[in-house]
Amino acid sequence: MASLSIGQLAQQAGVAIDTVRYYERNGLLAPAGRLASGYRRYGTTELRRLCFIRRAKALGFSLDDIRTLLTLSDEQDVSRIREAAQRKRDDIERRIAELERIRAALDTLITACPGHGRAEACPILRALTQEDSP
Amino acid sequence: MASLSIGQLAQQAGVAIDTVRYYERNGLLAPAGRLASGYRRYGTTELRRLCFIRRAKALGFSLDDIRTLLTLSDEQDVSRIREAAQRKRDDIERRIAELERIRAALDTLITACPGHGRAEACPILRALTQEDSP
DNA sequence: ATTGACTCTGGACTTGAGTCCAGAGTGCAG
DNA sequence: CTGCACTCTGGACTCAAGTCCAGAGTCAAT
Repeated sequence: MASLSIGQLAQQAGVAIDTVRYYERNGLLAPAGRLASGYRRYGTTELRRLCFIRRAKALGFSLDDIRTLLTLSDEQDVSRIREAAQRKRDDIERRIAELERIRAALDTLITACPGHGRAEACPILRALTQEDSP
Repeated sequence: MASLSIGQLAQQAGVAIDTVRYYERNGLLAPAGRLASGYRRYGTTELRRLCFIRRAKALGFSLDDIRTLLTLSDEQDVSRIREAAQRKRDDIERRIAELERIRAALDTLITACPGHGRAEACPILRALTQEDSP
């Protein structure tokens, strides 16, 4: 046990086989050990690393971010990991604020739109067609 | 006046020249009128339409959405415009909820991380390295 | 030994919304 | 008339994160 084919690894980590090879090509996973046949072989270390990547992605980190995180975690650099997490949190906060701004604008327009009648009465069209605000 | 070169149009609408040509190629703007030289000429109609596109993009609509909106606004179909706006609002709401979930998770991790010391004490690393939850 | 499932490679393709380019032709101020 | 800024075209390129492919080789169960 604890020796996995690429298919088993991918399945256990919940990613596609191509994704595993893609991560290897792009330095997120170290080059895998090989059987005589050339088939890749994996152990639990690689499985854990792959799961790390999947979870970090779910937290909104890009593969580039994750490469950094992996380096930092190898270096045991806790303070820099914390900083990276904070930067990402702030980043996500900004995206939330922007989306909320957009949602509020849409809400205003939708509420004001009668949903029938002449186009001139539709505030959504009017808002999109205003002459002001370059 | 009211006759603009592509550069003037782009500048007044706040987009790049290449973007104007790109929109024309992709059916968001009608093929522009031409001078004898082949230079495109624009009027206020096109400027308004281009601004419409810019504003709709700022509201989170994709160019594909906008193509639909433009068709609907030509058809004066107010009820369907309202529906499109509502769908987009719901879409944005889902994205906000997802980002808030991520932010909460990051907040938990950051709060618990001492920011120094051994890696084993860092909950961010621990969370990303857990063996549970495939 | 045969089958069917698996794996290998390098490279091309995808999506969305542009951006950049070379090489040629134009417009206009001084 | 010179020079510089502008515009034209078709096509290639960018970004991220994969996904798909053909053609060849391999593994494991029957």
